[in-house]
Amino acid sequence: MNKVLTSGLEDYLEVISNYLKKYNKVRAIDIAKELNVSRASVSEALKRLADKNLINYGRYGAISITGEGEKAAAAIIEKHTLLQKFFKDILGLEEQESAENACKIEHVISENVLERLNQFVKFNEKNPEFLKNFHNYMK
Amino acid sequence: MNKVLTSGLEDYLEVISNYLKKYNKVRAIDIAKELNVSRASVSEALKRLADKNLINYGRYGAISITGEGEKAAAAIIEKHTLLQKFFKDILGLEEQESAENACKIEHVISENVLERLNQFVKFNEKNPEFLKNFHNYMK
DNA sequence: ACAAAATGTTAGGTTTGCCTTACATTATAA
DNA sequence: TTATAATGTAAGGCAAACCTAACATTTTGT
Repeated sequence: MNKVLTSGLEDYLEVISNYLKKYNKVRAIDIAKELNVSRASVSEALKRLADKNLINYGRYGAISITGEGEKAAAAIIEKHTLLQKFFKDILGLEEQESAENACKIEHVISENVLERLNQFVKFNEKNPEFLKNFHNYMK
Repeated sequence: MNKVLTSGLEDYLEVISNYLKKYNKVRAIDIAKELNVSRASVSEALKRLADKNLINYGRYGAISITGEGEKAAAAIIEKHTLLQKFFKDILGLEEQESAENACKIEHVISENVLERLNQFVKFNEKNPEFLKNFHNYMK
């Protein structure tokens, strides 16, 4: 059983984790709507995630996330959050566009880039002068 | 015939365009080596690219790129170049890591993010003081 | 409580992209 | 120039993701 997650499975896991945090439960149809896929596709993805021990679920059972699954989800969500922040706060893009790009890039960005980006964002928070100038320059 | 390129086909097209610019010719095996895939996979990809009128080629014929293909390739390469520059010059990452990340992100980033990133890089070139401080801060 | 609606699963397909193996063609070098 | 090496293609397979349609189960509303 291969533990490496495809972009697709990462998306499923991310949605599951976020949904559970918000509502304490998640159904296949919620995931289907969130990801714009069919219920059947969700069923298949859940099987694959369960195979990898990232979620627990059985026929018609409630979906829960395992410790391992939560760890994997947290890593993805961390990437997402940072990227979205970068696009919105540094580049000054809209919420929606920032989120969409974060959603795609989170699956392919390396740890080193992530870390540097993190430092970059932090440095800008400590030294806001430059960013102010950049945002003025763009107007 | 669908004109939208998958990440995979974008990679093939990019390699073809770059190779043609450098050497004025490109063979299936060059592409195979560059992308770490089999010659057979390249054969298939070339068929798909030709179907979409992005390249010209026939059985055992030389591969050339169409105007449309060159336009598509240029768009991808532009993204690649800018992203790589950002990772290397702004975030201060190594050449190799910058290239690898650019290679993946170029397929998913939106036009707006690209444009903003471009402005951001340009602004930094005009105002190098901030970046100097950031790079010092990271040491 | 039970029919209707909602949700979940299965079966059977499709497409993309990759592979290996075997064969076809072209290039090369003795 | 011709055998060998290099390269290109075709055939047949596989896996990931997606789909629709049909069926199973659960939930809901009266």
